[in-house]
Amino acid sequence: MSLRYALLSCLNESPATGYDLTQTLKERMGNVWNSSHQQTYRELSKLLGEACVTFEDVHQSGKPDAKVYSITAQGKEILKEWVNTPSPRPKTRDPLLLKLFAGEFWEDDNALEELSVHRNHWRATLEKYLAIEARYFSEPDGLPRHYRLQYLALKRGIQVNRSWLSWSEELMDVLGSSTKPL
Amino acid sequence: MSLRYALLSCLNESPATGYDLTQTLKERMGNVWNSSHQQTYRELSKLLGEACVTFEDVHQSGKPDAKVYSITAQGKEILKEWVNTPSPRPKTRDPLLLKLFAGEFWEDDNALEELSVHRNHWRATLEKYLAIEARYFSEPDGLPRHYRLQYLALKRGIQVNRSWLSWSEELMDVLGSSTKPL
DNA sequence: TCTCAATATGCAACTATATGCATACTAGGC
DNA sequence: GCCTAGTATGCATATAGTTGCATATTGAGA
Repeated sequence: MSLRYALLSCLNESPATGYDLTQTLKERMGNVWNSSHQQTYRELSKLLGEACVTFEDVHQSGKPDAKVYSITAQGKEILKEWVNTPSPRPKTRDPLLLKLFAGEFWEDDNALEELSVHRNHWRATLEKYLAIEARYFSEPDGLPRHYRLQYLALKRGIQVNRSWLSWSEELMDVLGSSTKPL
Repeated sequence: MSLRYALLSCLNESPATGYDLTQTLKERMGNVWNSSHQQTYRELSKLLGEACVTFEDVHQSGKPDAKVYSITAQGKEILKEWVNTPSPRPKTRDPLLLKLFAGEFWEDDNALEELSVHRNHWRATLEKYLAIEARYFSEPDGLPRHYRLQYLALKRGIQVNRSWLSWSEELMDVLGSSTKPL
């Protein structure tokens, strides 16, 4: 149950609405923690009940009212406690890899089509992260610890997407080699 | 809900008990699909109800009775259907990366200690996979498609663990650099 | 004017997964 | 003779996450 800590980490950087938080988790922190807006709002209510966040109603012209949430001292406290407690590694569950174990039933056409969708996704994500890197981390040497750590999370995202892309090329070769000769 | 397809894929290779299946998911398929034994047994009951598997009671001397499950034609049918239907990519949720976003609160000592546990895990897993590779895939050229696909799943596991190890070295440098000067 | 997309919020029901507990048998070490 | 580890099975409860639905405002475009 780390969603709450993801939200608190974001709020620790700056106040935000539930909507903002959902966007951040999907975009900048896409390779770190994901949640739907429904989950985000539910968790925010809980955090509010535990006095880990507060909110302020903000009237906006041109948009419906927004609840802007901020982290409280109590929130920082439980975030700090969580960060300094070891977390178990998440268990891998990947349907794509699983399909390789039932590869006997997987038809090349379907496999290649599915792969191409995934590859587009990996390519787009990689480019997104590279753009963030170019924009914010072009000179990483002088960065304070705080940002160097965030940069490492980004680098991990870059590494992961690159490795999926190169791995999937190998997979395409295997899938292609049985159809090509025909 | 791909657990059932993980179980069916295993049973498609050979009949097995719930215990065997749990072991396989933890070991050989550790980087593909994980489940607890409780989950495995529950899913097996469901699959039994849907006639996707059958079982045979096997009396063993020296061990309690075992239910050895096998896949049915019906089971192969739904497995085939699933394999040929595109799956969405799983959403990333990684507490370790999340901690980097709250890095301000993370004390170097705690961070390095947690990392060292993870690194031992990655090293052990990598060696396990390399051993499987050496044993079963030392000559990958002549392999039939079926095994080449399984080999790719293994290669992915090797790649992932290697990249965690190299990535975490960078993280250790960042964490170490603030304590070293003292 | 009507519809669509984006912003902004949230409930309810359902599914999936995790956690804690429970049982039973055997081999082997102390 | 007792305890532990490994094999083998399973239920009950709790938590986390998904999916479907619902609402409201505004600006832009057809």
